Amino acid sequence: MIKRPTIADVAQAAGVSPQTVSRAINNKGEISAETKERIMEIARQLGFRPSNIARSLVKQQTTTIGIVIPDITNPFFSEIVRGVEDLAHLHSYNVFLCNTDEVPERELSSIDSLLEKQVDGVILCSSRLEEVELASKLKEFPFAVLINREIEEIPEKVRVISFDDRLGMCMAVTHLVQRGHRHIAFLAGPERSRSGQKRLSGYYSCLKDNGISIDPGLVNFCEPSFEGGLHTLQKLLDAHPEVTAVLCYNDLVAIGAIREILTRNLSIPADLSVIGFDDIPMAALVHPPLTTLRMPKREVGIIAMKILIDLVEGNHPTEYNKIFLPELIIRGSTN
Amino acid sequence: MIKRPTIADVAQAAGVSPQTVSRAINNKGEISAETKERIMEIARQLGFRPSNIARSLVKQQTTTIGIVIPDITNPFFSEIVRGVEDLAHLHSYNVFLCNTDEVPERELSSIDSLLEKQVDGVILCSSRLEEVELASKLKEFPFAVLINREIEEIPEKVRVISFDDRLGMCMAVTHLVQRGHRHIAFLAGPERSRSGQKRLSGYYSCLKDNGISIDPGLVNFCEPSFEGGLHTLQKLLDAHPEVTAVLCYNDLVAIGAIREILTRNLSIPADLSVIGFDDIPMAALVHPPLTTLRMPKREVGIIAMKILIDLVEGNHPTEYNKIFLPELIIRGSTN
DNA sequence: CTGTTAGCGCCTTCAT
DNA sequence: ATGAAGGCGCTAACAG
Repeated sequence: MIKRPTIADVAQAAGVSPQTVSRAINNKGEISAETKERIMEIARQLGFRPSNIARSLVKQQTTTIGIVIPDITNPFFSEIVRGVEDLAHLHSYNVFLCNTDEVPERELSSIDSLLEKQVDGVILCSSRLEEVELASKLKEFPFAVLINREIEEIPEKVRVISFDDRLGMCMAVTHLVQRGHRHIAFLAGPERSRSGQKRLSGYYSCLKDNGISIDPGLVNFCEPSFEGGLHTLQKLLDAHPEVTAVLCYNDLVAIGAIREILTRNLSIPADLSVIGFDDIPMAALVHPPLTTLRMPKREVGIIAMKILIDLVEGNHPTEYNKIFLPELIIRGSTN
Repeated sequence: MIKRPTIADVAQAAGVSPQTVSRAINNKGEISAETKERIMEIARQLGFRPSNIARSLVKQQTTTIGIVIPDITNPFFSEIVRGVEDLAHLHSYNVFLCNTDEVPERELSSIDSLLEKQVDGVILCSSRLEEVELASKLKEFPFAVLINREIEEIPEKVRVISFDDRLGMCMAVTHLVQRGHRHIAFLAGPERSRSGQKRLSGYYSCLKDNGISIDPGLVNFCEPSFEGGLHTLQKLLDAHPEVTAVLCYNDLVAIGAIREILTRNLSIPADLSVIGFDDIPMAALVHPPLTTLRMPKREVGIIAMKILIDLVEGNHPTEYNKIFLPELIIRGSTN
């Protein structure tokens, strides 16, 4: 490979000092328009590109951020990442992407690599780190935004963005109760999932608020997948044929539930209503189209990045520890 | 923020020279085991982290690569990216993610930012740049891998990975012909899509090989979306009721086609067979489950990254300009 | 408006 | 086995 030209090469070719070239390429005012023109032209001819690496070393700023998520193939996270990258690109930041598969070791090593790369900030989604470990890593970053993960003490340079899972669940329950449902099952996802726990608590409290007696047998934990929804509903319906509506931990579980219901030659929503969570693209395309709670995923990504940029660039972030509200999208799977 | 400790700080605390610390953290042999131990312990206490920025400036290597794709929310690309990041992480590389939305200006500015960040290499997916522009940018990277995009002259430091779209289409056509279909429609996707063109040419040549007369009216271009499939098939079926099978540009188009067919109270596959392309996760979950051509997306990502690492690290890459073959996944939408 | 000096944190090279 | 000098490409700070 041919060595890329440096600022010094341009300077020599233009017969000026390196500093003058620096001023030209950085649009600093203190330079005559014509020398600047001339230098830029020479730089172009030489194919000069400023080295962000060298610049970063001096400024101790990399215009780079990291985003850490469980899995980019999960549409929930890819939407968030898209929002993040859109705003990053608009502000000339670059984004390091790290997948963790919810494996704490991989999350830790990814975080360490971002630290060594000296990112200006990091966005952590659904972190599975323990409280102490998380707090300790957070300290090492200049700034951080947490999405979908609470911590006990929020350091000054950290912001937290979350979804109001309890409210979302309550909107779903209310929707069903208003339509006359009294036996509402809940396929609750993995038992240790934090958002699952919040949704479960919303389920219980909202049923209570509506004066509906609680039957713990109507709640089943399950894998957060199509198969998880299908198999778990199978067992649940066998044991509880009185059920007329099924709430689901996420859309994939809901789509599995739909399949199980149709397999039994029951009809949706006439015999059984189904509600999902997340509003992934698939939700609108299955048959019947799925009523679900839309989480504003891309918006969350955009806001997270906006906050991070404000933090990095020393502006006063307008947004603090935002809580996003889900929106009930009523489609064909509920009556 | 507290200034992070440098190699010099550790050196001072340990009463040795910076160089010795460097040797310790880099596992160079020329250092006694005990001083190394001692230095590492002190480094740990101080919370020292090597600066990859400074290191990159010296070595002119960043252990960073870039991947440029149209849209991370498209499951086709998120799978590829996942494969790339998995292998990158395994080899301690970090990955810059850039979305282009197929807008050449955004692709160009993303590429420029990667160049300034001095990535060790880049992976370009489905690039929409013109031949000349692409060739010119490619020259600036140390190494590059192209996925799903041909170029006329392949520079020495560039590798090309593609999918055999023609073969895939031929597998689909043959599958249908063997089952007795003679009137096979093709919802061909956007007219300017390169993979669409390859599939179309496969469609024509394979029909010909099977001695089936070609009716250009059975080919309709369409948006590569659910709605595109639905609306285009609507028009096509109105004009050509003799059709008994529908090939689709991708799975989304196929799922739209399925919806249109079911809306007409026709049954699948009894009245009409449908085949998609890509095998996105949704394909297996719709009803009926979609017969489709699986592209080994994650594997492609892994291989692309493997080749890139080999290139960067000066190994002789075992793989050259690989062509991946699709696999026909037969499910319920064909008889 | 332009140039000079120094240093960002680390590694390469050569000495000791 | 350890240390000293120099430089990677750039910009901040100061001088002129």
